[in-house]
Amino acid sequence: MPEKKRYRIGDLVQEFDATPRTLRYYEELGLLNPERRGNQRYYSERDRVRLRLILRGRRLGFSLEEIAKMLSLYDQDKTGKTQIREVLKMGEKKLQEIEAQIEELKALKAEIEERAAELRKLLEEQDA
Amino acid sequence: MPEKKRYRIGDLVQEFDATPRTLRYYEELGLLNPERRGNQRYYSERDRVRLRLILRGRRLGFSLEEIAKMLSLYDQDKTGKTQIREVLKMGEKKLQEIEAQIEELKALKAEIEERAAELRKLLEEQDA
DNA sequence: CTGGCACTTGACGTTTACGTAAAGGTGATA
DNA sequence: TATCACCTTTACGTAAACGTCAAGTGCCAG
Repeated sequence: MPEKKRYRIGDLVQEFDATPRTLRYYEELGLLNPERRGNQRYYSERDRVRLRLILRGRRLGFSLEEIAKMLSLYDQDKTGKTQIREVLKMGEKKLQEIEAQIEELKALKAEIEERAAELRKLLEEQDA
Repeated sequence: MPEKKRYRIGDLVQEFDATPRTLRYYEELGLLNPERRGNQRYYSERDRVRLRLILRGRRLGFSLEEIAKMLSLYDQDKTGKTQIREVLKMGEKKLQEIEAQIEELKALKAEIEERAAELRKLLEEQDA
């Protein structure tokens, strides 16, 4: 039996520097499924993992809808092989997008570096 | 004299797969400064370069406000050395953010690849 | 001169991703 | 038992980044 640790909303809020509203919103969208004791939310380790991926995705500019698709890789209710294969296919697509995004970031980086070099040169010339 | 080519809004819209509204909005924010002949817009090569960077930034999840800062690297009205140094400093900061983002993308990529591998294993087991 | 197409300026609408009260429930602790 | 921090739902508000009309302008081909 792996530990069945539960987290309260404030715990995750602190750990990930988020807000309660955000977590509740993600739940509303079905991205998180905390257990309820009374009317209080108790998040599982699985929720925590998903939250980490969600927030990472957000920082990288993905929409919650896109992130939802990525998370379907982690859904356990995959009944048949067809289902799994579909999810895998989508995952491959997302991976390609991510790779493309890395390339674009490198291009942006190069562009900015080049421009910075020009500016530094301009600075030196002004010293004359 | 470098060529002084001008582009109409439709040209850039086509080239970059954007909409006129988007270009006008960027102008409203001061990100683009097309010349006016009558009330028609004529974009310079410089506008075109800036537009490319803006759209690239958007695809990568940067806000227009952040992009505006990056574009300040390309503003030519930098009067003094202090100005230039400031802009350069900001550029360095942005570069660091970009590098961090690349690292996070790699992490996300690894995460998804790992999960995909698990799913493929699950598929094979079902073949038994 | 007349289509017709590309362009213009408002101005209100929309989506996403939450923020922000208001009003109240819960549970460990003094 | 009262207090206090932490939690809850409901609901309206908001910022960013455009979308989407409506109504008019500029200009070239026929």
